Amino acid sequence: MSAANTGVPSPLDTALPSPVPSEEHERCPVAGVLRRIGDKWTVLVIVLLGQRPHRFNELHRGIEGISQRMLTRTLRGLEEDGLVNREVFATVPPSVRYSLTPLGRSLLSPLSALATWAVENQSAIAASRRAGSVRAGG
Amino acid sequence: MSAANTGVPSPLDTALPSPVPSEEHERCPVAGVLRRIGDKWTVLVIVLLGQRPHRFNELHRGIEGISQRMLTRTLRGLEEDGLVNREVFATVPPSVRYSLTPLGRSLLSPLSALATWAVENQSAIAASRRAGSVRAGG
DNA sequence: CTGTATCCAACCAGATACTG
DNA sequence: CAGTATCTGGTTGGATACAG
Repeated sequence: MSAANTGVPSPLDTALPSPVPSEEHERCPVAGVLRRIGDKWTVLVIVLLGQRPHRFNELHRGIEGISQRMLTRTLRGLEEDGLVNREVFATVPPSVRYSLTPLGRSLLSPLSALATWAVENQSAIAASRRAGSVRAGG
Repeated sequence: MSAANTGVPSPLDTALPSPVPSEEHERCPVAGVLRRIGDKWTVLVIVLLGQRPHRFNELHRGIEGISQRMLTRTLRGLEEDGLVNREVFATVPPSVRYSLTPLGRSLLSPLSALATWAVENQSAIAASRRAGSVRAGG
């Protein structure tokens, strides 16, 4: 009962100003962000980098299950959006340090809010999912 | 500068307790939520239902671009997770009313936080993306 | 009005092999 | 250590036709 129809304007309302066609997801910044961080690995990388900078193989080992290819793609995507910084050191062997940019760090707060919600309600969701029939009477 | 390594434990930390294999995304509730609402339409539906209950075709017209199939799938998924309530009225013609459950409404707050971030930073992201080269020197 | 069924294209993601 | 290239399977999403 916080962001519902209490009369207060919500930033969520920017999602649907009107049923205008839209050429992109310009109509809904939230949807854009969700699509960006809603893939399989991105949020894991962000969280890990939110703790401290990591090297490539540190991330690779830390995430467990991600392939080199997907880690690279994920990092490139984050870098392109200015959320992650990439520093190459010409050492032997070479090393690359990934860290969150200020923009990336600023995402941690809203992400944390979502994490809190997820932790508190995951059991409710799981229970509802197990109920299966999706019907009231049960 | 809020959920970073300031010493305070963050709910985001539940994402990576340790590099344990994990059979599912139990290891990271956030990732699970993001995957759920990170698809193309879910957040749009949630936002719309956050304003008020809607009928099927109201949503269909309101979202503009979604197909019947995807709207149904999206609603079914949300219903199965207990985020959306579905009420069938045996009128002529038949009508169905969709609304957010308390659980669904509780998601609006963290979603709103993310929306605020998205609105404030979408231009920065777009700029960084246009920069293209992804290099510091620029 | 509110869906379901089928078919199909595009993208995502994993395995593997190879490179500097 | 830090990637890239290629191939392939699975999933997502859209068009269309059909049904209660």
